[in-house]
This record gives sequence, structure tokens and C-alpha cells, in this order.
Amino acid sequence: MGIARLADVIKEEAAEAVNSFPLRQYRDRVIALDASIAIYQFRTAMPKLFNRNGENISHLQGLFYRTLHLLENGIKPVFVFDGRPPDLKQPLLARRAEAAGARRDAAESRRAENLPRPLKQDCETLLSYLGVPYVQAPAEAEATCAALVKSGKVWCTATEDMDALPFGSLRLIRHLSSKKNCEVEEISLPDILQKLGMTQEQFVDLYILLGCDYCGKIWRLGPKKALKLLQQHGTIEQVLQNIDPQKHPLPANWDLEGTRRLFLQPEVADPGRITLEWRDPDPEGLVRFLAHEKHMNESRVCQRLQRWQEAQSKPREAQPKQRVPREGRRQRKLGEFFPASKRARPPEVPGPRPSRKRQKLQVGTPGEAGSPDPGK
DNA sequence: CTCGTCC
DNA sequence: TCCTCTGACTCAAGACGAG
DNA sequence: TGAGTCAGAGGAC
Repeated sequence: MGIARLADVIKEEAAEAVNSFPLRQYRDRVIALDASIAIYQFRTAMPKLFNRNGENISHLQGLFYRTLHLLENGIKPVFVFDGRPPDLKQPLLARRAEAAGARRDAAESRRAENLPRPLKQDCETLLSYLGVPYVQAPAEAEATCAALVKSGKVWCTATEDMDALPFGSLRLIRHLSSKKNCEVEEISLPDILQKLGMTQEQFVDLYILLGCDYCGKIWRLGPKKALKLLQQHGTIEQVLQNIDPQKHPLPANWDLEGTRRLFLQPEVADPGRITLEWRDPDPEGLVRFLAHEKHMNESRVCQRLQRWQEAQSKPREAQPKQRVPREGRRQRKLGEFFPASKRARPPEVPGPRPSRKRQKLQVGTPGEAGSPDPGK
């Protein structure tokens, strides 16, 4: 809701805070991604892909391809899963459910916001085989992403949702996809605050006035006026004292304090108790899981993995313009990754996750504070 | 690069 | 008058590889 | 779903 409006305000009033960089610029950087959003996109934007068992596997294919693409570019991704939505979001969710239920069956509308459990487990299994860490957020994923960035464990949040900014993510990148020539748009929160002459608290107030997901907005108070009045008076309370309440009625059940608290003191996973660790993808495990268990096209999986391996063995540079001649793309050698039997298929049930490659987000050790160097 | 396919 | 906000509308949203 | 238009109405100057 406030997403578009905030993007407009930033582009108009703080254009300096927005820059574009080629993806290669983010080599060796740790980037947090909202897993639920990504998966939801794969499931909606993609034509439904059903395997032979009638299961929709769009999310697996999408996650597989996109994650490998990030890894090939030297990026260290960490996926953050949504937890329980805050109570303040319930009205919004209810509205969405109602809208969906109006034209679809009730079962689908009940999908609410949280991913179905088996779906999420599949994604976790896939990430484990890819050697990519994931984090379970207690509440909003964007909030935990922001906390990870603030802690220095993560360089930036990659999302299309502007929420990460009021949550305090110092850097936000958009348009992170597998498109060729991908230019990533990076938004700097400190630059925004400086250009707008606002504190983070005032910025949160601005976001609330623009119409965030958690509470209604004030009638006839749009982006221009909201920004001007806030810069002039400092807080929403002060703004309210300087506008005509008749012409600008407040929304019903307007929980200003609650919404502020939600952004400024959100419920997040403690970054100090999270250890992020990346391993090489496990090609054998990926073929077993994706092709044999989930029935993705085996040659596609293998082909993609082979491409990844070739990129790995190549010298670190070699990206700039060096287009590999047609010839360079070797054809498949299917037997490559699973010399051992196809017969050893894992149990059908999601069962215990692959034990050997267990992903580690241990809680306990602050771990090496391998903070991504802020230099550059 | 555009377009058709992925299961 | 011009500026600003609202609301109703439409469309496309992923990633790949063959040609 | 959300993001990009385009119509039009209420305020501001």
C-alpha cells in the first residue's frame, strides 16, 4: 500500500539515496531475502508446474534457479521465513482473505499469509542441499532482515517491499532477479534520512501517514502534505494539532502507538545468536531431492548444476564482457552427479531432513562476527 | 532479443 | 487556476534456452 | 497482489 507511495517520495525528495549497481558489485556480500515473498512470487507469477504426482513445484524450481544464480555471482544469500503476523496486521489479512474468498473458494482464502507447512519444509530441504542458510523470524521477516543488517551480519535486504526501511534496514536492494544485465537498485536509509532531514522515528511516522499495512491512513492527507507537515512539526501528534480534524478524519481503530512500536521495537530473531554458514551445493543430493523425489525434469536439474559447476571452476573474474561462445556450453552428461544408483530414493514423506548437510543456524555462539566490510 | 516452455 | 488526493481501471509478476 | 495509468473532486493559493 504505502509501498508505491514511499518509493515515489524517495525518488522525488531523496533521489540521491537511490543508486543502481551491477550485480557483480555484490560479490562476497551477505544478502538477506524474504523467503515467503520470493516463494509466493514463484507460485503466482509462474504458470503452475505440476509433477507427476500432481504437486505444484513452481516454488522449488524458482528457488533452485534463483539461488544458484545468486551463488554464481558470488553472493551469500540468507533466506528469512515469516513467523506469526502481528496482531495489527489481522484486519489487513482479513480484508485480503475476504476479497479472495469473494471470488475464490474459502479454502484458498484461508491460506492467509503463512506458507503451508509442507511447502516451507520443501524449501528448507532445498536450501539445505544448496548449502544456503535460512532463519526463522518470530514475526515479520522484513523486521528480522533489518535487524540482521543493523547487526552487521548481513550487508543488505533484498526485497520489493519497502517495509524493510521503516524497520531500519540500512540498505535495501530491489529488482534482484535473474534477468540478464541485471542492474540492482540500492536504497540507502541513512541517505534518505539525511536528505529528508528526519530521524528514524520521524521516518516511521511518515510511513504511517503514507498508509502502511498496519493501520489506516488519514483521509486526504497524501504524500506531499504528509512529508511537508512532518518536516514542519516533527511528529504525527503535532501534525494533528495543525490540521482541521473535520477535513482530515482519523481512521477507525487507529493504533498509532502500536504501529510505531511495531516498527521501532519489532519482534525479531536475535542476530547475536545466529550463525550463518555457507557450504558448496550438494549436486547429488539436489538431483535426488528435486528429480527423484519431487520429479522435476532430471536433465534440467543436471544441466543447471553443470552450468553452476563450470562457473565455479572458472577464474573469479571472467564475467565482464567475455561472452562464452556458443561452443562453450557443453551438453549434458547426465550420469555425472549420481553415479550411485537411482534406486536409493528417499522416503516419500518429508521425514527427517537430510542429516548430513544439516543447515546451521545454531543458536548459541555469536560466531565470528564476520561482518561484511562496510568499505565500499 | 523475442518468444515459447518448464511439469 | 493549479496542486493534490482518491478511486477505478489494466496488466504482469520467473527463469530458461531455442531460434 | 501491486504497480502503472487516467479520470475527477476537494482544497489551496
